[in-house]
Amino acid sequence: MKLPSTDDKKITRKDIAEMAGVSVSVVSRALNNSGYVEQGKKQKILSLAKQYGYTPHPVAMTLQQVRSRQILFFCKDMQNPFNVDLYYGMIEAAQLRGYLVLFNAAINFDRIRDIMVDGIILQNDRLASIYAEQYGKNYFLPVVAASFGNQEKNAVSIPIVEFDMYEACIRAIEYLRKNGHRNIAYAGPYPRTDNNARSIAWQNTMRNVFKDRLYDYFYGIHYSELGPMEELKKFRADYMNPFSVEETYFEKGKIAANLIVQRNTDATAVICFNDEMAFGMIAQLQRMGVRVPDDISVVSFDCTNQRDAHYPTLTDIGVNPRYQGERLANLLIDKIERKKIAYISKLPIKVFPGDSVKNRNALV
Amino acid sequence: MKLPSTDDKKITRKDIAEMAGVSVSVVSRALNNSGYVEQGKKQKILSLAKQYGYTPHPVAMTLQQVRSRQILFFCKDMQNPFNVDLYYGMIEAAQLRGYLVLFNAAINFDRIRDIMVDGIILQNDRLASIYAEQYGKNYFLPVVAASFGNQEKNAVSIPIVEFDMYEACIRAIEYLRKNGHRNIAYAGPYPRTDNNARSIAWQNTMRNVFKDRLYDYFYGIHYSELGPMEELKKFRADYMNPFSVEETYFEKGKIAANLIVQRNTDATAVICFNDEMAFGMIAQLQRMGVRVPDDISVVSFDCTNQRDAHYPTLTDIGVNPRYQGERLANLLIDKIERKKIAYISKLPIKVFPGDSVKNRNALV
DNA sequence: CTGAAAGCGCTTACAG
DNA sequence: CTGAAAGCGCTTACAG
Repeated sequence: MKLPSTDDKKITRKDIAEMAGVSVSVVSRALNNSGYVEQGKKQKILSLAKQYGYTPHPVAMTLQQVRSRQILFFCKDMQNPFNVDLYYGMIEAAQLRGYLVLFNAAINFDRIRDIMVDGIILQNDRLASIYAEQYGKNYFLPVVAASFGNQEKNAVSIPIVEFDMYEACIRAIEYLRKNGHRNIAYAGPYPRTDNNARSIAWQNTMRNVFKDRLYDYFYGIHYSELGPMEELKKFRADYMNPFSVEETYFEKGKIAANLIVQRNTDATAVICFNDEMAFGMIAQLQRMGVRVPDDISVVSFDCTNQRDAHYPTLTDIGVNPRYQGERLANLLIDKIERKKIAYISKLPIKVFPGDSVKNRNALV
Repeated sequence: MKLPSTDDKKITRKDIAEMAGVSVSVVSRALNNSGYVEQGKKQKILSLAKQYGYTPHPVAMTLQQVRSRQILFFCKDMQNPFNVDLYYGMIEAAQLRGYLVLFNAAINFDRIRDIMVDGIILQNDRLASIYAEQYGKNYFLPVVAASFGNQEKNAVSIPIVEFDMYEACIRAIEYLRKNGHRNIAYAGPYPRTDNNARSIAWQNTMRNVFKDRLYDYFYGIHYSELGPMEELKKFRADYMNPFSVEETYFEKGKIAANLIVQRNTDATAVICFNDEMAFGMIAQLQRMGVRVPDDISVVSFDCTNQRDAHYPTLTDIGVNPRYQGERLANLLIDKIERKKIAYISKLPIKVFPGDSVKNRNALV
């Protein structure tokens, strides 16, 4: 007997029907366990299917049934452990509802509509806004997005599950103040002209403390040497397209560390954009002999699974990213299944204490 | 005019044909830019398509064309930065050949055949072996796998791109010896009875040095207190199913660090299973006041993108994971497109020096 | 209990 | 240059 190989054609219900001497309808009913089939025939069909290693053709089934029970997480940065956590949260929630979560990190949106899924989860506000702009007119595929509290004009309103970074940053400042810190700096990967909620919250709050020296304490990584207008122009050119730049937060953390040392800051604490950037920053500070938290305290956002694979363990302000992932998956599946949904839901924000903040109250 | 909404049916080529007063064939030709269509009609069709935001139905196209030009990377552990790097390598290579790489980390294989792709890349030897066992009989979907030099009986021979960890471990020992180390320990996540190439290479090489004290220097994390036979039995029960255990290499690294301190080792260096485990181990050693590399040197495998987001920067023996990813994608696409392929290809292994190894030769 | 038929949305060779 | 027809692999209501 010739064994099947890659060169053979895949076996179909029609082939089995011929071998069993019945019609495809009967084969379908037998295989799907639906409708009537004579016992003997059913046995025969099942054993033929097994013998020839029949597997259904998912594309045909999807076309026929209109649903694939698969959803997509579109997110270009899987280096960031926060996104990995989001993804695992989605997988778990979706599995409970019979859905599979595919992931794609392609360089751009070009082929996102080619992926055969019932709906899409976008990783952030900006992607949501671009997606809406690009596809808003033919908006049939259900879409939801993770949000981080950044202002983006969405042509069409995409439902979001929000981790409000403005509030989180306020909480970070409060936490540091409670621990006796007054001069609190900020390190982020974007220029101060960006509409990032974290950066805006810090500027709004710390302007009172630093006055016109505010930006001496702002470690915005891009183009920090340019004036604000120039900075904005350059920024738009290469950043507004979120596909153009690969996010290397580690690198940006290193640059922030270098700036901190160069400027010989009198800040006792830095709020860092996210865990990934904080890891890069702390490692680089340590390389230069700066001790965390003894010389400078660090707080960051996200609370990723990698917090305690670093020393010292980061103090984080965050949500549980897995929970955000679960919420997103359920929101999307609800939308797909035409259930009632809330367009905006906010996640509770918590402080996750680590070892990267020094309590200065103890210092008499 | 009523705007389209999620509740409307998606517009099809048939709808456009009706509006334009032509047949679907003409619409197809116009949209696909193939065959003859009268200029005026073509214009009309294109503008109708635009107006109504027509997008082709990917499922129907795939069914008709037999190819989706999408491939799948199946890998359950995206926490491991090595796999993330593999994935990015695949994306780049695939993009050049017009393919999209989807990713899935589902809990098991159950629905892997439902995903509508032209082929699958499996993340390691064991997955390859299980996949072959489970689906070997109906082997129509092209499959390739990343290999790490571990012995697994593959019922059907799946083409591999290999990072030979046996050789890598020998290289690690050589490197450490060149740097004046003699007592070289090993820390891995699996018991010594596992067929892991790294562990076997270390045992084969270091047995001469440690003699019957060999296992005092083996920080195999599972069941280390059990005898080898008991260990093997328990191990099989919960590990042989690679879906049953979530790989928490960070945690295992922590446990290894605790064992190192507990046993008060006289090893001057540890070879660690992979970067992720090394990160967890080093952080924990630092928490307990052990200095790396001053008190103990560390070498690991993989060479992931996160090496220098930690202090000290890891010394790695590795391949370029992005390159391995590229090779895998190209291998799979070659197979899909029925080109000639090599069933086994080995990657060149290199030493990537960091700051985690002390040169003891300098110590007179 | 069974099978012919229509249909999911698309493509493409072929007769006009 | 055009359109009816067959087909990709499956499902399901319906007449027997």
